[in-house]
Amino acid sequence: MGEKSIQKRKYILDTARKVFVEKGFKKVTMKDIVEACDISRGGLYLYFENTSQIFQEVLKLETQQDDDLFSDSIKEDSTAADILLVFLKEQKNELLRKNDTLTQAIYEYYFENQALPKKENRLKKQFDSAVMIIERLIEIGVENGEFYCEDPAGCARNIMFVLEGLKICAQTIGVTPEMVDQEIAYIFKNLGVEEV
Amino acid sequence: MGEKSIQKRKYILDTARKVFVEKGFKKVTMKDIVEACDISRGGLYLYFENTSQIFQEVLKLETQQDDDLFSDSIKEDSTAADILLVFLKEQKNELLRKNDTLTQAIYEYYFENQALPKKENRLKKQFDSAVMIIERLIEIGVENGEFYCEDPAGCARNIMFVLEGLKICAQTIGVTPEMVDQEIAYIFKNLGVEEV
Amino acid sequence: MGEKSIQKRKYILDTARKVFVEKGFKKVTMKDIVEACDISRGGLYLYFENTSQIFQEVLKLETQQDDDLFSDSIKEDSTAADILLVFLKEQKNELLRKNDTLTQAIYEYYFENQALPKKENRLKKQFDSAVMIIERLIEIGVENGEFYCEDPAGCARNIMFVLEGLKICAQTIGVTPEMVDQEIAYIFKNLGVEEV
Amino acid sequence: MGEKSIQKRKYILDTARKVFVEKGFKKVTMKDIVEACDISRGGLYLYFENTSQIFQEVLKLETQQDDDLFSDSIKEDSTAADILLVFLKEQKNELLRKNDTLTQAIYEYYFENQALPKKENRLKKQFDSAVMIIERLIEIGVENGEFYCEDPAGCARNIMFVLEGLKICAQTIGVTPEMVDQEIAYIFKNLGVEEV
DNA sequence: CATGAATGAGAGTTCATTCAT
DNA sequence: GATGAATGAACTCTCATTCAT
Repeated sequence: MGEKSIQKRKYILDTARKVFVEKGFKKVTMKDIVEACDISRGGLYLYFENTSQIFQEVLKLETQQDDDLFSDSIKEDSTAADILLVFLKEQKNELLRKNDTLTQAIYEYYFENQALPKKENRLKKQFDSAVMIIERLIEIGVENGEFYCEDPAGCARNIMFVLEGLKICAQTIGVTPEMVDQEIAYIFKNLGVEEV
Repeated sequence: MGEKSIQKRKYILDTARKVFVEKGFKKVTMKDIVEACDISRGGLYLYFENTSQIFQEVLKLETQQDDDLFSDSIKEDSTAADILLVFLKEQKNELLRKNDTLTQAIYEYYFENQALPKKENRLKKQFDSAVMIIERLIEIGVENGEFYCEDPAGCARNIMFVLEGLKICAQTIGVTPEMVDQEIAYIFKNLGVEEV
Repeated sequence: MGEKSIQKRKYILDTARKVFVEKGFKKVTMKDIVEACDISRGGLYLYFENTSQIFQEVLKLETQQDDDLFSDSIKEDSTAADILLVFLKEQKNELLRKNDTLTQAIYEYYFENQALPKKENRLKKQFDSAVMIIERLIEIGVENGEFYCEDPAGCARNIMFVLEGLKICAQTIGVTPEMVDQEIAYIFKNLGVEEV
Repeated sequence: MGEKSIQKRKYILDTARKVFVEKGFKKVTMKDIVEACDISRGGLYLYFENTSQIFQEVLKLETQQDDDLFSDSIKEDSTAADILLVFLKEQKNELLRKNDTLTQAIYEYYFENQALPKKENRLKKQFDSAVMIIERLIEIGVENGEFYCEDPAGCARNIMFVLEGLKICAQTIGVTPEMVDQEIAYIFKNLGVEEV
């Protein structure tokens, strides 16, 4: 596959992403993507076999970019509380951004593919690694005297479940920025930080 | 609609429920339901127009039954902590019961219908009313000296978000009974109750 | 399936037969048959799943009718030589009737399905039963003094292979009535009958 | 067309032959051949226009090689009966060799192209020339006193039809070596040769 | 010569929906 | 009310054929 094909592949994935953002995962057809990309019916099949494969590739790209963003916020020289706050604010922005999010599609995809061997369940890997990072962050904060927390691991897990809860609520019953802020404040209060 | 029709209507909804449990919402076709019910294709249309309508009716029945169950656990004469614990245990059982749950279907349905006028978003109504009940429960507990909590409303919301987070995770990345227990313990610890 | 459906089923098979006569087996598509029948795309699938199934059903009908024809020629009160001659003349007519014959389609079908369990290879059953009937006929002829033949079974098989040879040649390199007559004469000469 | 092209052409035809052996004629696509040859899609079109043309060329090569083989068996210095026997044994081997034979493909091809101007129907030419050779062989045998036969031409035609019958049966209903041997014995018996 | 990306026609199949009975 | 045959739109997937490089 030449340089050109790689570009086209990328183009298809970027365009397909928009389709998934708009329609979720289950409702998307190869035809939807063909039309969004404005390519020929057969053309798409030169690159991908079905919507599942396309979605997985979209997720791969997505994760890579997420990793980049993540390292950005970490490389700053700041306190644990600052870093945690930045992380939570990022999550807030993400989950309030209803119309440019793969969230629904991802949930729909994993509704069907939840049983995947653990190594292949990208969602689980992300969840677990986020828990570990947050846990480490809390430990550092505790050492620095920023936080008070007897069970950093439990707290980290709790934070992630709250975030997941906010995310799914944002997609189903709606969530306001204030509601998210309240949850963030609640998290910090549990860590012994009154003012955010 | 005669007596007979009402029975048939009920029969269709009960059968359709099983289909939604099995396949979620988006993938279910009228044909799926016709076949599950073993009625004629045209027959289904005498009762319902499309899968969306059927699903809404299924949800109505579901909610009625939930309300019944809910009142059960409340009418007992117990402490606030007991009631809260019973409620959380019920939620635990529900969310671990992967194969007899409308959860996926409900999420898929509200992914599409989130924008509904608030009055019609059953999920939101349920969420809000659960928050209020929990809040009241916490207030009672605080009055009784069972709990310590400065912000019962915030705490109630937080509990619901954790539950939603557990629910969605149960459907996508998998959740163990232990993980749920840890979250329940965490909730109680935040209320000043160490042992559950 | 009601009375009406049975008629339509029959209609489809009769029409499909014409298509198979015209195009053989492998080239025939569901679309070909839909168009020949002038029914809707989905309509055909109410009755049959694929061209293979349709062809098998066509063959069933065909065989039933053949059986009828066959008994006709037997029920006459004639000599063995007469009966054999009638049979061979029928075969002659059949194999020269290039444009109303399933022969090509049958061969193409069994090219693909030769490996079928013996019970399901209709062609083989027909071949074997024809051999047995001819064998019996020759034995009767020998008893009557009409034929001279030391190995009726071998002769019967030989006759069938000659007929098969004529049939396939008729479909590939062409065969004239005279050529068939010559073979018929040759068969009778081997049975000790000079004039036919 | 340069030396190199001639080699490639030959390579394509040899590879295509295998495809035809495997799938017959009608089902073979240009894509099948491209993939078997592991050349580019456009590349194939530089040499051939469609599967029909390729098949004709494959047949040409085939016939040349057959001629060679044929002359082999003839150049031996043997009796007519010997030569005939060798020929029939060769045919036997050929027709029992189900998995390396173009037979099906050839039949399928001529089902469609039977109407070709006689000069171009290679199959017919081969059939007629085989008849002539066998006829001549029988005449020689008769002169030598090896055979008894009043109608060498009729007998030769009969032999060829039997062979064609065996060939098509081998491809459709299955034929055992014993069955072929019986037919060969039957042929010789008709020529007055009891033991083969 | 050779490549392989691209196109678009066409086959298979499924379903929502209608309607005569 | 109830049936289920019928229709046609929509989707998936494959291939012959072309063409810029």
